[in-house]
Amino acid sequence: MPRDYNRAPEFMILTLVARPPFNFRSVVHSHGWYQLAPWEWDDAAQTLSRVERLASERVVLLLFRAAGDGLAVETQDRLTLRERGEVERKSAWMFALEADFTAFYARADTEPRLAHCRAKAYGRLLRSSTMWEDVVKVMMTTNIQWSGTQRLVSALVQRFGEPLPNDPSRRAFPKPETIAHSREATLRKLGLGYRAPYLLKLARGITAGEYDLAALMDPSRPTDELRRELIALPGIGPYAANTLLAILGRYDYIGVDTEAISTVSRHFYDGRPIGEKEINAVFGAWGEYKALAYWFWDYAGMGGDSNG
DNA sequence: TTCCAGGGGTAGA
DNA sequence: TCTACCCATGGA
Repeated sequence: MPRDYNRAPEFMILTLVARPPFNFRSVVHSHGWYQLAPWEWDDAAQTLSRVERLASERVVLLLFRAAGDGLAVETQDRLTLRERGEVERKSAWMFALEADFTAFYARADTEPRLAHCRAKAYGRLLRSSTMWEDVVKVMMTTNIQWSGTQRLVSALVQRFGEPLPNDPSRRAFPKPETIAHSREATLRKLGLGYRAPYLLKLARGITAGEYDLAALMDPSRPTDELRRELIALPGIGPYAANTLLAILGRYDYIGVDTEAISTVSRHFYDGRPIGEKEINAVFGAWGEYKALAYWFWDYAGMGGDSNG
């Protein structure tokens, strides 16, 4: 979508290689994140964009599109070498370009309800540029309907996010420091309700150096250690921790929420009331791929999309 | 109006 | 480790 800028745009296009198989659209639609600010999906153009604040304090618009078997990242500004490196690093993280699903596909091929995963390159879950953003977003999915999550995240971005210089209607995801300096009453007024003190404690804890969310991105750390660390965060319990582990590329635990319970109950237990135990009984055999099996299971039995 | 949502924290057993 | 209870807000 063309926008008016005061000066002639100096577009820069970065093309990033992904480990095959890779499917841009599959990553974008892997879960609901593309519907949350500052992400914006343009279905007609098949592009995903977001405002990103760089370490240099510069706020830029990033536009992502499919490029062959990889990813193209377009910016309207001329980046310094350092900024360009940051954009490449963050983009690779957000789209999990390096992720390797070879072993998962080998097993999925033997299960008719998962055999579509290889062809559609299912597995990658769209991530935010920082764990801070993903932790906040998962926190905003707790005990609330999806439309409410969209509203809360949008309110946080609009209220605390840094605006794009040439288009202040679009903003980056707020820094922890900005939230940390706000008040609980302000957050409650945005509609966060009882989540307000959790978010405030998280933001202030990060600012004080009490929590190091970036350390969760370390692939060499054991999953259970990360899980303990996640659950220790304010407002993050078993469901949120398991969901965040999947975002981190660790699929040993299923984020059991009311949606998971109703889906699994409907398809495996004839609609009768179940709990976490029954969900794990269904997918337990998938071991380190439990969350992938649950998430990309073809519940309709059509060999098509299982997620919206 | 009532119920409950892509749950978490806490107290008490 | 498990259960009961409370939590704010908005949608259905």
